[in-house]
Amino acid sequence: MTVTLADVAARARVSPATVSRVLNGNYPVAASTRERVLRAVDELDYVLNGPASSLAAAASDLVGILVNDIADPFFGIMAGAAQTAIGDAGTGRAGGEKLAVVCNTGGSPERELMYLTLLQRQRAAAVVVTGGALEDPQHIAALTTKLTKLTDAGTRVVLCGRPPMPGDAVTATLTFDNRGGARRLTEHLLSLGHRRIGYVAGPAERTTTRHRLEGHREALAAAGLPAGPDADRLVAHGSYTRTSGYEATRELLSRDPSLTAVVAANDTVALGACAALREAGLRIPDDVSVAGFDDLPFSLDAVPSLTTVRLPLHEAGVRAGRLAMGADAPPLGGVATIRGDLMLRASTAPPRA
Amino acid sequence: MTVTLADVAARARVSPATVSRVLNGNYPVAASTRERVLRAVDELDYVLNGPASSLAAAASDLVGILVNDIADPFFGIMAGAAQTAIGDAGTGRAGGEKLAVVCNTGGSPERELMYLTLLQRQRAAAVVVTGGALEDPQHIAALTTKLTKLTDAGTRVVLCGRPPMPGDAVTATLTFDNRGGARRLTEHLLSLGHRRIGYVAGPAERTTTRHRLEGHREALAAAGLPAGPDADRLVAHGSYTRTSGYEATRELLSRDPSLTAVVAANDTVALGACAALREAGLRIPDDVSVAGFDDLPFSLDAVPSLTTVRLPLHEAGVRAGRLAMGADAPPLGGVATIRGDLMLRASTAPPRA
DNA sequence: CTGTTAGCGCCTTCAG
DNA sequence: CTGAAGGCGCTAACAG
Repeated sequence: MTVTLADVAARARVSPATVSRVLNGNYPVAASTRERVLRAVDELDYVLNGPASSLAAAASDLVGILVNDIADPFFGIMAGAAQTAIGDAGTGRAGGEKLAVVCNTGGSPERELMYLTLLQRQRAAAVVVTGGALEDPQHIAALTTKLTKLTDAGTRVVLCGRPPMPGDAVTATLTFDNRGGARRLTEHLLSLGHRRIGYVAGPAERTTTRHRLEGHREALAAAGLPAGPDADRLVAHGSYTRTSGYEATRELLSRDPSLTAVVAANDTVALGACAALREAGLRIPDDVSVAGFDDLPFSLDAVPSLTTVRLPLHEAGVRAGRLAMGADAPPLGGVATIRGDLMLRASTAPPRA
Repeated sequence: MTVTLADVAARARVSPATVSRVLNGNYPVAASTRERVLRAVDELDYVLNGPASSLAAAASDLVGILVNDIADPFFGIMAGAAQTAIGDAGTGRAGGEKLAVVCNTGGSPERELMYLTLLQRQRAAAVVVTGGALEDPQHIAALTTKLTKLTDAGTRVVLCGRPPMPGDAVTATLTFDNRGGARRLTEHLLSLGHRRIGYVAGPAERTTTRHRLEGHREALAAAGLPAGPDADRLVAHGSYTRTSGYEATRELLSRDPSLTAVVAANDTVALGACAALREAGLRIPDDVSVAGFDDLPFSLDAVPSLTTVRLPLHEAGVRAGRLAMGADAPPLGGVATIRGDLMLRASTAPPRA
């Protein structure tokens, strides 16, 4: 029923081995022979059997990209960029293409491990893991073990927008300077004269959350503002969603109505914060300044446009994709840190006199 | 070096076939034997060889989800929902899991076909194709052929948020009522008293664009407004991006400064339209009303909140996922039409007197 | 319930 | 440059 390589060989009057060689293009074949084979392929409408091919070659052309939330453009942009970089690299021959696929973990550690196992099962050529990591030691251990096994099996493992991992579980790491970005953002607010700054943090157990919060606190400390429980009253945790930003901001407002600025865990959360402030009758930035993080496309369109820290998500994704393909060499030491740029826009201003 | 099923069999002192049976769970095995095998699997840290398994079984557990733009939440939401539905259905046994992966075509017909070929190569269990289709007859023909081949090979093919295809190239189709939604939206504007309504359309060659525009025109015609070149002056085409909405709106404004409303191809475009209007010193909705389509999460947070047509993207994605798994039966006739709900919010109001 | 026996379709030495 | 042969690791009838 289904056409096999042998059928093509018969039609082209060559051996199966020859067909295989022209299909993979990694072995000299006479032009006329190639021609004949290609024609037979076309006439028979032959499609390579991936599993058989992967089994025999002990390798596959599958590349997995893991994301925490596919509906969040933060991940969508990185994943899309990586996928493009991977797909484009395989230009030319029929065999050169890689199947770059994205897997949505939904932030669940179990699903993260499950996908990695599935990818391992498929003998994936590479895996790109994006986004902040969970800080649970048990999960980190399990993840390290799993990634080490993948690496040992010859799968390239690239971390993108994620903190480095100990040991050599990983081929290359691109990590965002969340701490530094957050610090500069809060410094900006301080320089405008703000002193009572609320902070809407992300989920407590994620590295991204912790690093950004630490950067914020560093800036406060450097400005000589008091730390401790009193300052902690101005920090509220939630998830990376608009709703969470809304609720956390209401909470902060109730704890301290004299707030003059709110820094959000990311742009999406910042949008929720804006909604809560507006609802409370406060104007942005006249009454309260707001800042986000990431610089997602909509931040520019927010009203007022959002001051934020720009992360080069697209560039990072492309770079991760190239690393995954083995097209680029890993950075020295295996880790490259990517800085965020402060984008000063209309949502921040000096506090009321 | 790498652990195989035979190694596990040896350690558990059973035959390879038995190991295979407990792993796949689709055959009776004595509890004690199963126990022993599972222990051996654990001790040896065995991972099934996917390609070998797929080859022998002539089937794989890969499910592909094709999207036009992974960075657009419109697709992210559907894809995430589908992926969840697919992943969750495989709960329980070790073998039940499906590898649901999303493939980003970037709207390119070549990449769409390429991914389908790759998926065909992998003998994918199912394919979900999301989003509007290109109207190019040549591409439609190629696509139909390819999908028919997939279907014939036993791959379930589900269309989600896409118009039906002729013949039985496809297992099931979930299509959005773009035309009806657009008609109701424009009717709403008309009922408010608007008569000079600009329309910022999407890319001309996409079905989504055409259907929404047709709905808009139906409403105008029903209200007795003139059609023809004069009315066409109020329509501008662009891509589904914020920038495009911005530019097209400026263009419309220059063609007719007396516009009292702008309907956008989707919410993202509407955001760009708002920016252009504000920049022109026009207030929304006081001077000009604006409406979008899709009801993406940010629409609620826009200022003013956006009147739009709500498409149940999540529900559609879940349903598509279940159809792809074969968990649900296809709708009668193979096609289900999904309606959009009008969301009346703050961006629309009666025109100035 | 469990073992034995054949391949699944392709790649890859090894000869020629 | 091309052909022949063996096996990749697993599953699916068959027997028992």
